[in-house]
Amino acid sequence: MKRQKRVTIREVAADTGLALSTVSNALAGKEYVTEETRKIVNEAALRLGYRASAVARALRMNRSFALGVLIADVANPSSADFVRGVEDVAIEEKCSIFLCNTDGDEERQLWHMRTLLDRQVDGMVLISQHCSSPAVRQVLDKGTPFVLVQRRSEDHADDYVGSDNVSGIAEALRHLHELGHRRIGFVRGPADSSSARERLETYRGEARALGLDRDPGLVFAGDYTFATGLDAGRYFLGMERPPTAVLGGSDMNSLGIIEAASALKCKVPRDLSVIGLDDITLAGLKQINLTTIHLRKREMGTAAARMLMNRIRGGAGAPSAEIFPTNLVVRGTTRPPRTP
Amino acid sequence: MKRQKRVTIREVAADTGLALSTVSNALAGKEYVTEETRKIVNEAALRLGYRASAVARALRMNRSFALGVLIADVANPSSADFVRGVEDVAIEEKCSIFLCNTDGDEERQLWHMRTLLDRQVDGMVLISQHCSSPAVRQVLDKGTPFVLVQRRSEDHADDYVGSDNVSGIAEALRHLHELGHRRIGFVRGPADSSSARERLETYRGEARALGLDRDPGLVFAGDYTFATGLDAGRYFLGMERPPTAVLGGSDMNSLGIIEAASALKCKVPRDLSVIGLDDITLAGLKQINLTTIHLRKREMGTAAARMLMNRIRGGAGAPSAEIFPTNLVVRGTTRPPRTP
DNA sequence: TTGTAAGCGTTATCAA
DNA sequence: TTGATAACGCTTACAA
Repeated sequence: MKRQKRVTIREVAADTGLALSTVSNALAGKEYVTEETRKIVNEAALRLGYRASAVARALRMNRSFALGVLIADVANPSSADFVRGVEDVAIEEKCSIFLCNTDGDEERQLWHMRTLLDRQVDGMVLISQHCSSPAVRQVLDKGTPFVLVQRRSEDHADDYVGSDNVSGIAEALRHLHELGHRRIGFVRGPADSSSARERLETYRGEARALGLDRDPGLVFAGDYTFATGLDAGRYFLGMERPPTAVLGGSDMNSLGIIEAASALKCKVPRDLSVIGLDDITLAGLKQINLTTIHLRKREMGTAAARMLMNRIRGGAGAPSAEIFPTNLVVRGTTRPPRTP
Repeated sequence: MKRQKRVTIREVAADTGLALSTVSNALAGKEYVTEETRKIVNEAALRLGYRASAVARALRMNRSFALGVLIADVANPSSADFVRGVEDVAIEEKCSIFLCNTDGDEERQLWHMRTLLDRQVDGMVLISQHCSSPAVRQVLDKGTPFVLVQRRSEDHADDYVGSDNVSGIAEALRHLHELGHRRIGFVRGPADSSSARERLETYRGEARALGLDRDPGLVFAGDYTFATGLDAGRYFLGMERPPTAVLGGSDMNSLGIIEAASALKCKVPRDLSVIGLDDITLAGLKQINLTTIHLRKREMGTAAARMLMNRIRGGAGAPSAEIFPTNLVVRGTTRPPRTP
């Protein structure tokens, strides 16, 4: 297939006998252009198959109609929904999105961010990304609008979209408490995640409030992966006095915990109750049937994108924060502890 | 945060007292530039925080270092891996990727494709997209390189990356045959999917070769969704003489079938064997434990991207096709049929 | 080896 | 209301 030469606005001008600028104005829908000229131009543009070069336009207007989305890994079942949510509004706004997988690696994230700025994106959505280190801040401070999702910086006031971690964790703990659990394990997420920290604090606070065991050994540090879940499961079940229930840091965590339990002949929920956090697509399957804290990920994606578009349009004013409610979906992995 | 003015090559030139072109040449690493000039330039660029505008560069070079990736929906557990694979090589090549979700809708796909061309992407990867209709062909024929994945057009020779559907389905059927199944249901994918067609043909061929029941009622038409799986499950189990095993068109299909079976008090694999196609991340979980045909999705993504980069670099010659082997992963959803 | 100038395809400014 | 012209920031002949 021969590489076809682009049809430019020049050719439309030549074809119609009008000036470049008139064609541009007509196409842009400027109201002072005669209805007749506009018709001629539109007809010619269509006939010649003219489509404006987004590249030239971006250079001239200093506006690319493109957004960058940074995420650890789209292939992770828990993250793609955010991206989809962003795309939902990008389409409405006739924007395209650059997808950037960072694998949680700061260097990689920085590379992507700088590349996005080189490409003059109109804005960026950072989903669970690093947002506090000097290097990252320096790039963020270049002035391109951005919105943080799920992870925010404590030292900076940024536009932010997150989940109500406090009520989510509190609700989960109360549910377990009501069932009779008093010794509850907790998997904490990355230390530099604000959400992970909030959840940990809530866990501690509620443990005190509800009179649960406050053994520090009940907190297992890791990330949101299945592998961490596996480790956590083995750790908890290997304790001298294992917890009767565990709160995973994510659904993948919890699935790992269940897998580890099953390998150790420990039955969920008979011997151990498990709660997840996320509510991935498959969590509701009969075979999985995971009790979990539901996160409105796609909605959060759209909210973040809208907030971003707002900034891009010049919306000034204080940074805003939008916190989405969570809700506990009680399924089959929680029940009262076995009486010893 | 103030929108900072871009540092341009002009300023680097002014700062160093050199000409624009010299700066450009130095930065581009042209060998005839003195080591000393280069050092001066690099130092100044770094000090001023200069980064070349990818937009201006794209306009001038007619090369954007961006690729478009079209997919039905990244949020679908079975598709994100392809995207990740493409990104793996995009990064190596210092390319960015535009992510486009089409939801399998041709109009949406067309909109995305045209937008990608407006943006002058260097190439596109079409994953299970429409590729035969005149409208789509017209856009494809504009000359921007592209690679088809999983779905190809019969009337056109295009660069293609796919799976060995024939041996995959054949292996699955042989496995079921060996277990003793003779009446095997089959969920067929979209009519305009070449892979779906290939699989159906293989199913029919093998059914004949192995002497299986060839009741046309054993073929259920649908798409790759969980919902189709539910429908298919209800349909098959509602038959006067239900199959003893079913081959889903995808893992999501198969999970739907299992869900439907469970609702009808039919136990898998005791009363019904089920095989999937995909091997999604969670297929291997103890609770799911799905016997399935493994697809090398991430590898296919990287292969497609490499093939594309090759074309972009001007690699002429006949269209190539790369077919990846599949392999049956036998887990817990298949076993001999109950003796009646 | 470095400098000058043209041009990529738009939009914006200003004059006609 | 339309038209001429100057940017936008870069690369690349070609000249010096």
